[in-house]
Amino acid sequence: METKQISKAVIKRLPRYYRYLGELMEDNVERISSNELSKKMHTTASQIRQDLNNFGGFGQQGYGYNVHYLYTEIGKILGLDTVHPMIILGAGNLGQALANYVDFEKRGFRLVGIFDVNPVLEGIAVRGLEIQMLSELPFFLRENNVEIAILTLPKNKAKEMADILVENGIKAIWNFAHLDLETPDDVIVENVHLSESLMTLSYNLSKYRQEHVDK
Amino acid sequence: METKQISKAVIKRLPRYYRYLGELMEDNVERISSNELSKKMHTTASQIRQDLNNFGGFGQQGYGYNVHYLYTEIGKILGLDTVHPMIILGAGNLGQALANYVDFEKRGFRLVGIFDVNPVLEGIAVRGLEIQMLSELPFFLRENNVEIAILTLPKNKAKEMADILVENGIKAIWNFAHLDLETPDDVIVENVHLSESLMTLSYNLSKYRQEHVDK
DNA sequence: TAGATTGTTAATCGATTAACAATC
DNA sequence: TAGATTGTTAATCGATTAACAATC
Repeated sequence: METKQISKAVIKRLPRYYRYLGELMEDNVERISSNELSKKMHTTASQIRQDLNNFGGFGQQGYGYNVHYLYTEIGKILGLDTVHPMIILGAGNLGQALANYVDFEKRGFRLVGIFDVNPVLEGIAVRGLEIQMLSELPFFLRENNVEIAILTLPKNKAKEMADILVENGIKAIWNFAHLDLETPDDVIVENVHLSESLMTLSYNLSKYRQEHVDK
Repeated sequence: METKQISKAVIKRLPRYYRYLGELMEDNVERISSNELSKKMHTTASQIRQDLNNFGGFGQQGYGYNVHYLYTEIGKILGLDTVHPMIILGAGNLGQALANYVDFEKRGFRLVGIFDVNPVLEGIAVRGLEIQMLSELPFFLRENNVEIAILTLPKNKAKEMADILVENGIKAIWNFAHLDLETPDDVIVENVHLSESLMTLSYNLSKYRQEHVDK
């Protein structure tokens, strides 16, 4: 299968295009030019055209882009036209918060299981799913079709569970634990390191303070 | 105040260095060379040295870097040596999850208030703080020193509250709402767009499937 | 047809990697 | 001193922006 390599930077921007196009649809905007869109998004028209042309020609000279069409096409590129069964490992605050994210379901991300180590939580329903014990995970994975595992466990538990997930054929992990998972090349890991995001904010705040010494 | 411009890419990497150095300290490692560290972190020694030298010379020829010293210095650069009072706007699942993140407190991020619109939540304690009504926010901001506001409200409410935050002098917003806030230049916004992260994962999964057509 | 705007090539800019002299 | 490894300059690579011919 041929693969024109598309840069990570481009891919990170796709969901944002998707979001803006969705909003345009809500506002009943039918067509938009790269120039208009670039102004809305605070980017350049050139970048938008370059980005999109990685995936094909979605526009029309003299017209621009049809909002609905482009939205649908980007959706397909992002894989939002198929259902993705997911499980959550870690039914703490964060796990439960993610379980209750209505938006995900809308985009084809379907929660099919939620697990924890804490026996106190066993059987408690979250979004219609009873929390199961992590010990049942390997069995569950064999019996059910699961695509994405969401890891909201503490560090050491997360490391251990990642191995079990890989052994049982999981190919995509959304990792919220504060460590870099060591997984085979064919396993896709997307990290959300919240504390690192907060530190970036803190850096920018400190820098700003230094530049505008306010004392 | 002079400002040697440091690229965003470098800054995004700092918290990761900080994390690895912290782990090295836990393992009682006293010194490390850029080469050793690069192997652990799956990056290049050159990049590590370049990154660090944006902020000063923290190493020593023939020796490498003192782990504890470098850890402390990066901590200072990230502003982790001072206390940052924070408030959470939105006491839903995500807001409560963030409130309970113990790690933040450890790094100087101190939660001083938590707010919501829902009257049902009023007075309920989260991590020792009683949930207050958002209507009390302007008063609270005038009476208390708050640095960072964490926005975990739904889209439209978030937009409205961002304006109130700005009006009351908040200079840093950690935004979890699914929109790009329009704020003045002197207000720092760090976005965490969870659904966009998940879409990136979905894209990579779909791409992988296409490349290894398994049917 | 004329005007608008894309798709795409070329130019520029920035970030990463390589190399090496300085120095502990 | 010799060996190791930094700090820093130079070379390469990749991503963004500009320009423009193609075309709706």
